Amino acid sequence: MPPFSFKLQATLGKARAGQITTPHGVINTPIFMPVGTVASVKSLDSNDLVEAGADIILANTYHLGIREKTLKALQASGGIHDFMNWQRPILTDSGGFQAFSLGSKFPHNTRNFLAGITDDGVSFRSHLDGSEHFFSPEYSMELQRVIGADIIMAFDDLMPDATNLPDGKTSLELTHAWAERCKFDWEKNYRQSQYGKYQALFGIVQGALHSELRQQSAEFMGKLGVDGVAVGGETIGYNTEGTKDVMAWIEDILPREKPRYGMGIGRDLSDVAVAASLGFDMFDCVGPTRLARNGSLLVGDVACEGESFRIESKHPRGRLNIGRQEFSADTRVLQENCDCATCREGYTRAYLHHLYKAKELSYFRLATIHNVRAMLRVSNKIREHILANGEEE
RNA sequence: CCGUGGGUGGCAGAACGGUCAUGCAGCAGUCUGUAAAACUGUUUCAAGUUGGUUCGACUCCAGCCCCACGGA
Repeated sequence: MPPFSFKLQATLGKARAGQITTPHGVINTPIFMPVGTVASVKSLDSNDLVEAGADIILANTYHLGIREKTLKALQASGGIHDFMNWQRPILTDSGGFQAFSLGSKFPHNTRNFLAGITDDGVSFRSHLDGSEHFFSPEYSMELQRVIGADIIMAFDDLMPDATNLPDGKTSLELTHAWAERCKFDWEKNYRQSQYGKYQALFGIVQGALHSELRQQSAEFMGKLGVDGVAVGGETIGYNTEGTKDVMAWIEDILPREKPRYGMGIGRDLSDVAVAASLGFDMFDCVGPTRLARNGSLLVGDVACEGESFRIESKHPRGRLNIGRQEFSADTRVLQENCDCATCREGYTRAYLHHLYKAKELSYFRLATIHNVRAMLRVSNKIREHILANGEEE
């Protein structure tokens, strides 16, 4: 069996159902990937994640990389899977997003206050202690080999949507050059982690809202010779219409036989429907876990008809804000017929409201379990629908 | 009973002879490849009490009530 493979099983319109095989098991797509930045999907343990049906989770190279002791312990454990006691697939982001997200918090000196970008890489100031760190494509790859995920990401330069065409070209050239350097480094190290396991490398399509840049980038990443192609950028996962536009520009250019990863898509249930219908096989977002902690519970389900996946919910945007007064006396189960552990065990809205208002720790787990399962259930249902009604490959 | 200090919104706690304290709570909203158990907005509710001075008093004055500490 190959260490990494993608099998496209069926298509329905642009939507795809497939199967990714990795050294740590199989991923059925389309799938939502819960985010566990610091080797933890906040408030959940591995049992919770297995129970919720998570085939794969994310971790972040920047957050683990700037914690030297953590990294050493992780290394001594034989890699992230054993370190966090999660034996299913893991994907690590390269740290490229942090140059964007850390820098953009400071509009006075956008992108350069905490993050300084040169051709060689990005210098970060740690958000933990202010210490300086430098990430080059090679260093990101090295860290990702130490972490030991099944899928690793190329180090990219995420340009803001507002980037003009000349600056966009410069940024895209950087992303492409860095992707080549990542690939070179990856091959030099036999495409393996420090622990001898195969690591799939994905390239990232950038180009902001310039169709010619996006197409050029899709062409480049499609031919780079890596295992999968991701689509990133400020708009992706943030602006649904923009995400649709970008995908429409590049959809025909992306190789059919490689997995397509929409970076940052999946804030709530409707995003699952959007991501799947656009043909993304994998997508991730901090939304569901963060929304859970902040009181927004994803209550709804998907109705699949033909090529349309529609989210049905009694609540605005499919979100039930559990902190609202109206739920203080609502003794119904959070969501009728929900198959998450929280709902199956019968936890009521009134009780979850109470836990949330009282800032009880158990709230975070119960709420996160529900949101993660809701995302995965919708992903699974769409997959089943594509397999049952789509064209077999 | 004497002395001293003090009574400000649901709670905590400032300033000021005239204009928004503020925080928490409450109520609602927002969440990008996680600097997020975070952030944003916001209603009502004040001056222990009775009088007085003043154009105007939460603020100054007096009586009464209450609280804290010390003393008998």
